Amino acid sequence: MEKPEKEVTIYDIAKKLNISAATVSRGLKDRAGTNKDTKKRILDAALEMGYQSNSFASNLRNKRSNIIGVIVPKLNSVFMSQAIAGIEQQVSEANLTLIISQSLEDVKKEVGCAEAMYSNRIDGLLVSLAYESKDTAHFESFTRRGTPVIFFDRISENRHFPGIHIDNFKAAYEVTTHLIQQGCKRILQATGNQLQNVYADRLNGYKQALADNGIPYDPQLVMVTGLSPEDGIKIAERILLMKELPDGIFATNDQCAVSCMQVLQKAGLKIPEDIAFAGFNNDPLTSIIEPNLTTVNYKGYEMGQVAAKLLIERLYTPEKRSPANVLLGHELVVRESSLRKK
Amino acid sequence: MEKPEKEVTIYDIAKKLNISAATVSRGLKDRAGTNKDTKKRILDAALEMGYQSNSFASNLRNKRSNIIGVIVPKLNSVFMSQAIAGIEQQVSEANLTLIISQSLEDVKKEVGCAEAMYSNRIDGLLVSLAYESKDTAHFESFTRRGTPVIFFDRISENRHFPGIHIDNFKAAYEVTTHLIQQGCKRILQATGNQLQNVYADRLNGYKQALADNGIPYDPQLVMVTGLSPEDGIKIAERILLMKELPDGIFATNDQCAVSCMQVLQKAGLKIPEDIAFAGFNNDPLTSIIEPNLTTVNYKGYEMGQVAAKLLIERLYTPEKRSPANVLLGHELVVRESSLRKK
DNA sequence: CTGTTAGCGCTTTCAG
DNA sequence: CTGAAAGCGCTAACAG
Repeated sequence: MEKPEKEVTIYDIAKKLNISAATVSRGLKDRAGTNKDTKKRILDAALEMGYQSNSFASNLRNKRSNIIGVIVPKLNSVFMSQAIAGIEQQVSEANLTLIISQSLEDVKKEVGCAEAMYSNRIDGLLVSLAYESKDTAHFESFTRRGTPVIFFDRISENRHFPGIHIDNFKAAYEVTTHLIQQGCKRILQATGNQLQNVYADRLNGYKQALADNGIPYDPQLVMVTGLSPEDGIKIAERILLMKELPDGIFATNDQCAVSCMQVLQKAGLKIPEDIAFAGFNNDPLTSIIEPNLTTVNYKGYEMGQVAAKLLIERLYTPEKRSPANVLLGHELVVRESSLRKK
Repeated sequence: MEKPEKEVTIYDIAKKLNISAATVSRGLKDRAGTNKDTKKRILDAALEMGYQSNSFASNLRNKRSNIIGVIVPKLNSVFMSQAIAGIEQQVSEANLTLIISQSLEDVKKEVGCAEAMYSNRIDGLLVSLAYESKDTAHFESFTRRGTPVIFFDRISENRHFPGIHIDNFKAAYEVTTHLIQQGCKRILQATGNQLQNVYADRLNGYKQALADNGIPYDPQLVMVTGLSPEDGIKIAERILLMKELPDGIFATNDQCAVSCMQVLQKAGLKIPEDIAFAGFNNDPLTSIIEPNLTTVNYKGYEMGQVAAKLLIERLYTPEKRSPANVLLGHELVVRESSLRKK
């Protein structure tokens, strides 16, 4: 009873209506020059017979897949799931298909994902790079074929590809300046892999703010980790062992900041009195934890939408456009964790 | 300079090596019966010429896409992003491609997603239903074609399709019983659309626990909403207007529970003394909020993996197997929000 | 072990 | 406005 029935093709429709497959093909699209009447008959028959166009055949013929690929380091992070939701929204609105894979922060896997996407003949690619991805040679093949590739958040330094990102330097500069204004003189930054633009920029913004305020930069006060909640705990433990405690902590990721802060609180430190705190991302956690965490708001959903929109635009107007980066806004969200009432 | 170069096909390789395309095709796979030597020459040439198999052509020929489709209500929820990460992990391990779309809780969009998936000739489909999806007729076409469809979390009542889920009835029964044991006598349940198995089962589990403990069921104490954080606020406002306050609140979603709890706390109520609280899902928020929220732990990543694994299994062994539901474990996580020290 | 042939389902000239 | 025919790139018989 469950035999994989024969597919309904345009030939079946053609036969039934005693017309040619070519006409059916035309009728199903809005091709110029098709009798209104036959068109209606075709559409009716298609509906009745349960016809569904075979996208392989049509893609093969058209050399166009209508598929957008996305490669991200990790699907299950607050930021990424927001970004992907934004991408999906745009892609489905444009009647395109979305294929997704994750590199799990592994460069080898990233290369594999790219190859799979290439075989799938995607029409465009959105990428947020894995931790250690410096080289972007594995995306050059797309360019050679004329397939647009756009990076977002974790972008490529290769100016050949456009990237959507926020001004991480400026955001970090603002956070650090704010902490200094609250009286902090010994600010620790917990950040991530310096191969990534986002973390390198955040470190530089921090350094610049220190310099501009006459505070010497102390490399001892920079901790580079994976920024996971577990890393936050480790960072707190290391801090508790320091001879001289910092009076401000700027963790470039909220989840890491929150777990770090909790350990320090349990150890008896008062936030923000003993140590002022700031994170990055405006994770929902930040407005639940006590005291609420100062952070940088940075809309993933919107970034996904913008990236997808730009990509889709290039799909339809492939005329050579100089690749340019797009800078999205961000905002410093000041909350109690860094506010020292004077 | 960026002309979309001609694709390299097996014919190009064949011509170069003076052999037939069929041999090249065989050589590229591990088809039985191919000269080791020619195979090596083929692989070398392919690599050198930058050949990438065209999956449309091969899919068209094979009537097999190696694509798994996923339709979920919303990509950007903690649970869903976990589940999707688990699915992706399994799918990519099996060397399949994943296409994803979201129904945004809209039945019409869900139908559209299903049609798009159908056109894309996916080999298997994973679905978590939209809020109002009762009817699953739009998935019957897959069955007719022999494409396996498996539901997860928000499953179908149609026993024709297998579903992966947890025992929502039992979990709710446990939560409610726990609240009763803590001395609650007037427990409010905030839950979601009763068309969905997950929420209907949670309500039934709650009712059963009341009955088993001799507490009369009061329909006034059941509030059905979308369970968003905003809904949590509204629920709190409605509670504050009640003549007689509940002494326990069981919200079937953590985010909703958290925002509800915050409003009540701001109104001066003590948790758990005045009102004991429990949520559902074990969202990271629950162990940040004060007091920590009692909840039900329920692993999205694992559910995604199990669903994908089962689907992939059926792909390769399409022999008729009676569809059966798979029940995954859950655990009651008791925290301070419901613990009344006696 | 390898070549020939046919065709998956669709689109698109080119003629009518 | 419609039909005939060719071909996108690959693979599975079927012969050799």
